[in-house]
Amino acid sequence: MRRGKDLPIFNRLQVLRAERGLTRAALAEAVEVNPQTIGALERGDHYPSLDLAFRICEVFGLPVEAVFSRNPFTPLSTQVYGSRQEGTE
Amino acid sequence: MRRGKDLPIFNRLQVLRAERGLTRAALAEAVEVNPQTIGALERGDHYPSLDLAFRICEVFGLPVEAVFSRNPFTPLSTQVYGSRQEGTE
DNA sequence: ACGAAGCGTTGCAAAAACCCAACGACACGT
DNA sequence: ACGTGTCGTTGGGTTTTTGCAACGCTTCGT
Repeated sequence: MRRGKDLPIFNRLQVLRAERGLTRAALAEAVEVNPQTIGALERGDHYPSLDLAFRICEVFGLPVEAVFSRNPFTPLSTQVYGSRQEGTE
Repeated sequence: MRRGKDLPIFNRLQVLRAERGLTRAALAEAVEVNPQTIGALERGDHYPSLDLAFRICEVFGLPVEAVFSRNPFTPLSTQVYGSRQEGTE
């Protein structure tokens, strides 16, 4: 978390894991790290290495930008179905 | 370079820098690291943090996968103009 | 010939990421 | 009530990335 304190990095790990019914331990095993490391990433304790980020993205079959991003993620749900407020109809 | 020794990560830093006429020091300043760090990345001494990778990609205006990849990059030149051998015409 | 600029590389110190063991909290099934 | 599983978190250690200073090499301009 070096100079990224002015520009943090967000991630969708928790959501993606929930979507696929993956437990922390399961994801940890899939990317060959400890479950605590997954926990630390989810709660933002620190950032992953590029190596680990790639392994994680490979598990989910997603590009890096879909899992990690500089600006906070909008919920996938509203992104797919739209927000109730947007039309104000 | 932890577990990535079986699956290394390649990067196009040198080429991208040359394309835009950026010196090591210039790129280093743009992403706020030391020039030696750029050198270490280019020669594969170690991998960048995700934070640094993002800053680099921002400078080039490219997605992460365009700068860092798990399989070696084909030269941009042949990728754009094609290889002489392919037709064998 | 000289200096400046860029590259390539080394060695050591600091910071960040990661490992590992352990504990408590909560939900669930029996 | 008890065990199991998942989560959340902590503390102390190892590994990797980064910072920093320094040196040698080449090219270019003067």
